[in-house]
Amino acid sequence: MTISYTKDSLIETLKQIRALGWIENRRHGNDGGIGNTLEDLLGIDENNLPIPNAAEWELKCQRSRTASLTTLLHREPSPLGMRLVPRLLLPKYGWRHEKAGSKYPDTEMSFRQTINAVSRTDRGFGIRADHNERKVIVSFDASKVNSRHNDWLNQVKQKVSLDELNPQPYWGFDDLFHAIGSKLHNCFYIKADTKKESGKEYFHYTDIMMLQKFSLEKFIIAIEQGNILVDFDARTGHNHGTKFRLRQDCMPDLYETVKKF
DNA sequence: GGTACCTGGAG
DNA sequence: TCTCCAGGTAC
Repeated sequence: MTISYTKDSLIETLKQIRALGWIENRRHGNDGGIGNTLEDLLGIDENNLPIPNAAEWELKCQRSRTASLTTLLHREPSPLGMRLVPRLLLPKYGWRHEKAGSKYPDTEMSFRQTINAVSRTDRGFGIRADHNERKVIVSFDASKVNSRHNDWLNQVKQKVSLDELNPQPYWGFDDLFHAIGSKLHNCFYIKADTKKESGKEYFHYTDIMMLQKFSLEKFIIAIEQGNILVDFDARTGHNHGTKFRLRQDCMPDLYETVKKF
């Protein structure tokens, strides 16, 4: 059972929650506690912001001081049927997982890369936005690999080649916009201060922002500015999926209309 | 049960 | 900041 809100009543309730000050984390040991606790206070279910006649509202919650990137959505790269993460990137460009032979089987491989459009990772990966093809394209440049990865680079050379990825994984602009637009078209974005006392964690929900009209143009600009990153997150036994992630404080940059309360 | 999604963080 | 990583669910 969930409570229904209008936009205005939700804003008023969020203001009241802000006025409560420090609130104990209701989901100890859960990284999502900051969001779950707010959902408990609002009396709503996870991933369900029930505002009648206002479809497509997302509640997004984040700690004020965190180095973490905000995950916008998950999407495996195209062509989807080729399953390029488990079939190409992980086996050919992956490395031995640091816990292979202990937590995981001896053969466990890892491919974790957080890549952007303005610089290469130290393993030579990057993305670029191609406006003619209307795609975000993944690229590998062996000449940009840091010498600390020489052994790994030699393995890549033996297993595949040092040339550009073939095929290059990509996401179509329009596919991305549909996926992200249907999820984040409109968003209540809440930030909270955190503190720990006597082993208990507390939240103070301080910033209330209403973000409206997600913009594809602004999304692509954020990619080109390096403020949105693509995060590969696969090991042999579990592909956690490929994420589009946002640098801290860039969320309002993606919307046409920003209102603070 | 496999795959693609979800929530994220530590050093 | 970047590198590398976690436990989950929906279908």
